[in-house]
Amino acid sequence: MTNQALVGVFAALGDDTRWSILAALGEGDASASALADRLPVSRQAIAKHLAVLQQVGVVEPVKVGRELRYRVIGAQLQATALRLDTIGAEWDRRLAAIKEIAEGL
Amino acid sequence: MTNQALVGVFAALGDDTRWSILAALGEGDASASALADRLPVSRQAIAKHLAVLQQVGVVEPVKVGRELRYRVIGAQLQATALRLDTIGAEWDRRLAAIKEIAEGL
DNA sequence: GCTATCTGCAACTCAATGGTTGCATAAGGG
DNA sequence: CCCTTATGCAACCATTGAGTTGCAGATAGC
Repeated sequence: MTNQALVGVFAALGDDTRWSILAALGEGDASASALADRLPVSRQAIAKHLAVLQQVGVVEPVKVGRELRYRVIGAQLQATALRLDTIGAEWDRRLAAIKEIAEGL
Repeated sequence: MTNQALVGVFAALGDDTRWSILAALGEGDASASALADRLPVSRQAIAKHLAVLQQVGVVEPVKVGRELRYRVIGAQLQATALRLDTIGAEWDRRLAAIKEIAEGL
């Protein structure tokens, strides 16, 4: 996963409606139409959100009959989390190093 | 950290310029003015980004003389990462459970 | 104390995006 | 086979947000 892709995932996850969609998908795979029944936004709006989520690899489409359901890819969320954790740890490591230097070790 | 705050952090991290700022802060704490010298955006734009980052707790201000430097809080990044990992793991756990059911265990 | 510099506030522009409605198209199932 | 239902595409609107410039105010240091 490139850095650019990482930022893309964060941008995709930085929207309330998309989290509503993800939450709804937690109940099981669903199509844009099905999600539109449960959420207070139009099917087209949901379709756009799903396209965004799919593009960053958080969700993937599954054809079932004539409907196109979407499934959340937990592994992608975890991969993103791992990257973020590593970055955060790096910063703390640096802080600790600076502290040691400051303390004259 | 509330769910709302979590989404806020993602939104804050979903911007290239803000990552440029974070990267620059990796070289050491710096003020908006100092950052404006290194990055191709105005001081005011950077100040706005820093305000966003501060609001979600990714960065904190440190007064040094008459300048206001900013420091990255790695722990906040790690806390966010942990939340995201947990969510991702939950999804995979559910998928595994469904798979087991499907396989007639 | 003066001055240079750093911060803060306000107004403005422009592009991106979340949302809508409307229509066209495709394809499953009775 | 037809009708129902699901998806796809396009145009459009409103809001947000990233970026800018300009000016005012505070303050550290010489």
